Amino acid sequence: MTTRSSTDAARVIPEATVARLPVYLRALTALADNGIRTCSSEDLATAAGVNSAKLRKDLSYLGSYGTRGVGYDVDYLRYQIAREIGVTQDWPVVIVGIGNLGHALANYSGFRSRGFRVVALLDADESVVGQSVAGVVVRPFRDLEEIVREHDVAIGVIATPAVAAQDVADRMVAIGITSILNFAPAVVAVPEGVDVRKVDLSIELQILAYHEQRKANGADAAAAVAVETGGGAA
Amino acid sequence: MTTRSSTDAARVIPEATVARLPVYLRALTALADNGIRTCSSEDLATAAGVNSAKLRKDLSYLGSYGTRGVGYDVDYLRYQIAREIGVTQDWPVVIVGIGNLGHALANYSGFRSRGFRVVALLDADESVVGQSVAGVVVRPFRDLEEIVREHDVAIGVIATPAVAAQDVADRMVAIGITSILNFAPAVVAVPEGVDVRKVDLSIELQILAYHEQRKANGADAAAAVAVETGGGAA
DNA sequence: TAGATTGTTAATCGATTAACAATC
DNA sequence: TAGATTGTTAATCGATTAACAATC
Repeated sequence: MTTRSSTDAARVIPEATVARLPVYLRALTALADNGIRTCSSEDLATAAGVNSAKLRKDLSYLGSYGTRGVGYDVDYLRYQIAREIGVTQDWPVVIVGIGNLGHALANYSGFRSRGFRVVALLDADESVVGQSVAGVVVRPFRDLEEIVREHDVAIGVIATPAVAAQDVADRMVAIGITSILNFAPAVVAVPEGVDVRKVDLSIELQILAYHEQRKANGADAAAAVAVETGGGAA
Repeated sequence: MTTRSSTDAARVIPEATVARLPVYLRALTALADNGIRTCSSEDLATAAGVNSAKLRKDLSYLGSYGTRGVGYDVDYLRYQIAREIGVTQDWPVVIVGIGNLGHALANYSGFRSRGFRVVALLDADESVVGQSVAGVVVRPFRDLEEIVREHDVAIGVIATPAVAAQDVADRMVAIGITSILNFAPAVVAVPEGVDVRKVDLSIELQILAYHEQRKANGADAAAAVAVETGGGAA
């Protein structure tokens, strides 16, 4: 049985911090790959793309893993963050929906090296079943329960068309999956206790478009002011 | 020249709201597809997966597009949100890096219907150049500047390996692209005024893993307490 | 008019940041 | 010891939420 030390009970890590821990982990791995053994909060913050005050505040929720006047031991901090996230062991994952995106996900080498193991690819379409993708044979969706039980899968990835997403999520939840990463462009409803994270390509682009449009309007507005006041570039 | 009405100047839409507008837009489209002409904030909130107070607060930043006692006209609200985001016209987009993910992105039909048009696929690898993907011939990366100028591209998508991401971003910025969607598992640094959004598959999975681990620990802790106190399921 | 639902207020909550005492 | 850098404090900022007056 897993036990937690008495100090763990006090730790409540803010959600915003949790979302940045994997970013720090990746930055530390990059530093280690470059042969860097020690880094300051400033170094790591730069590598992770945040400011150093935020980084130190985030790390303070995990414990005191640095040395004042010196900085952080890269490997030690990396291990502590990996342990906190829970990726010191591999998590078995199933991917449902082996279309273009499912293919790309199945072939993504980053899963394996970052704490995940794709144990099965599933598709409801019989013409896809039996194909070999990334060295794994696609199995029929109806095998989900058997696979989840066999490998004790807790995390499911949905890469189906939007219309199928809710049905797939319902089935996953019924079988005991409690974490879902949803790539389908649809909102899926799940019961309390199940986590869903959503990745949506066109939503990300639309957020960029909004800011892009404001930049264009801002430039126009500035130009208009320049014309009105007779001003111009220096 | 684009002009803005005097009321627009007062509008500063919070970033959290901006990120949800595309979700509302998608939910409204789904309602319209189901033949629904009018909806309450409660209806739309459910479809979008948020609570109705948040939805009304978000919409209030755009203006007063509802009718008290009645609700919102689906098509009208949809148009107003699309206009606010800036997706009533198409945005030309280039995708750089036509590996597995680039293929999937090129084939993603959701771009076209949601305000984006993929005008070019680029890759630095000569063995990929010339291939036809989603009906578009892949061109060499060095053609980026020509394509950006020809189509007035403002948004670039990076789907290259991590090592190439910063170089591609630098080139995009040098040529005048001011919004970047980065799928490469690397932090890219850009100057002030350039927006970068990052989509990272393994980071999303790691966030799920963290919560999954806590669920497991929580269950263990509860079980331990049950054992200690002699308690059990009712 | 009565019922329904919006748009807004105000309170609460959570996240960010600068500054600095602690300490290596 | 002197210099460097962490871990923490406290102030600020932004986001969420419930409640309800406005009004269709």
